[in-house]
Amino acid sequence: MPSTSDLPPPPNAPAPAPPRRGEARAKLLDAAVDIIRAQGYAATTVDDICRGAGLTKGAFFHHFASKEECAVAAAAHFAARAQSVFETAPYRGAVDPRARVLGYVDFRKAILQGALPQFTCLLGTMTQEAYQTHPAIRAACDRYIGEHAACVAEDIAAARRLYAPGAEWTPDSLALFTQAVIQGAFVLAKARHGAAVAADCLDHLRRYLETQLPAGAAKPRRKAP
Amino acid sequence: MPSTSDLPPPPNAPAPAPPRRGEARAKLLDAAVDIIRAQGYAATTVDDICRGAGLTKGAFFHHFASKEECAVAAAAHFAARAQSVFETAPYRGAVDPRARVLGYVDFRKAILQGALPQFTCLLGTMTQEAYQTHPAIRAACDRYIGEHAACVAEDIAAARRLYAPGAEWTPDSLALFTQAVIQGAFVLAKARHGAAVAADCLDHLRRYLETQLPAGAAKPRRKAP
DNA sequence: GTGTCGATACCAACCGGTCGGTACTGTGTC
DNA sequence: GACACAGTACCGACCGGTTGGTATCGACAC
Repeated sequence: MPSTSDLPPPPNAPAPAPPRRGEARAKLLDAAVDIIRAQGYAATTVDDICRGAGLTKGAFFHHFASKEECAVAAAAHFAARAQSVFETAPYRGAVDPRARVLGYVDFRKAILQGALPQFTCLLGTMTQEAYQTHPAIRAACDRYIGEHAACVAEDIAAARRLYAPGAEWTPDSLALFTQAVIQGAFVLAKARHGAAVAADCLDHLRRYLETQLPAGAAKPRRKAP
Repeated sequence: MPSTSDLPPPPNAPAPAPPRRGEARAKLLDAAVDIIRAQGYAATTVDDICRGAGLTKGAFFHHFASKEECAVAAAAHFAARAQSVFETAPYRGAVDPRARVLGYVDFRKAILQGALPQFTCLLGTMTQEAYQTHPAIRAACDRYIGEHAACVAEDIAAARRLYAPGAEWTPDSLALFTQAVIQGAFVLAKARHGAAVAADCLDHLRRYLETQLPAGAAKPRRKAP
């Protein structure tokens, strides 16, 4: 997949793109996230990432000691970007924790847009192929998946207190389940080359969460459709 | 670790000590399944597979035109082995389709034994890294995941007729959801380096299936009131 | 100058795939 | 049953291109 920055600059370009000075690392990380999501970690070469970032190997190995270190940094970069997306998502404004939990699923469904590599998860992708051979990558993916799950678990815990105080499950366990569904939905979407199956999975996940946090069990009341 | 003799040997095999002459292909496929599940497709070299099978590159390229063709054959090999496992599993004997659906989840939970590469899914692993770069592998994984889901969907359809005739979901959609949970559970298990989280996910899946196929709702069979 | 940052040139190891060759097996022929 | 012959199964050295990583140097900022 040729990137758009392959094109040579126009002959009359006065300043060949003033490369701002501290930008290279971020560009490399952005490129790494995109390309690894599309091709996987092992199949992605350092040159691929450099080409995607419009830089050279000199820059790459100036910022990262190795390809593996770049992958770990890319996991952190991806997680940070994701966190800011979810932190500012509209569903976060709901007062009712149950609404936030269901809103999370709706939001995840809403962002199943564009091409597959644009909405699938770098962490799940790298985990699958590096979990045994690259411990540092595995640990990074585990950590950031866990941190995201912990955010979901907070809302679930609050909702549980209000709507299902006697539930059999723990908030952490249910939060991890939501992540499993999401990761699995991505796998199926990749296999089928389409996001529709992932949306269906999120519908099932929402239905499960609705039954486990029954709306009638607390003060808010909800009508059946 | 290298399960060279997984196949049940014939009871009265003449068993000449030297490796029998038509065995190489099966050994290569067994090795490919094992190693790709542990390392991923791209990180697995042809030499790795040959070493795992105790053979040489000459043998490999005698049986497969390319590494990719071997991966496609390995997917088929893996799917065939899995199919025979599930076909003969005890839960298949249940008369009640609901019991078969729940028994399927219990069985999947029961086989979360041993090291991670031994129970995770080759199809999901290869899909994640090859879905864009190796169309033939993607298609094979899609096909075999779909065929397995279709088997699950049969039981779900029968259970739905009896226990949830008015359910919102289709059997196919719910069957795919079970596969998503399983694939996602594998991803989390790999990230955490342990199968416990996968078992938790299967508990949630079972709970969802129980609520969607309510046991008390069994309609009188055959005769309508 | 000194340190940061990136480019260019280069290397040794490795990888998928090729190729000429060998060993074994089955078959038709006498 | 000996033999020639053909086809299949397998071996392992080898090749060209690629890969992660290194060495060196120039350009700019302070």
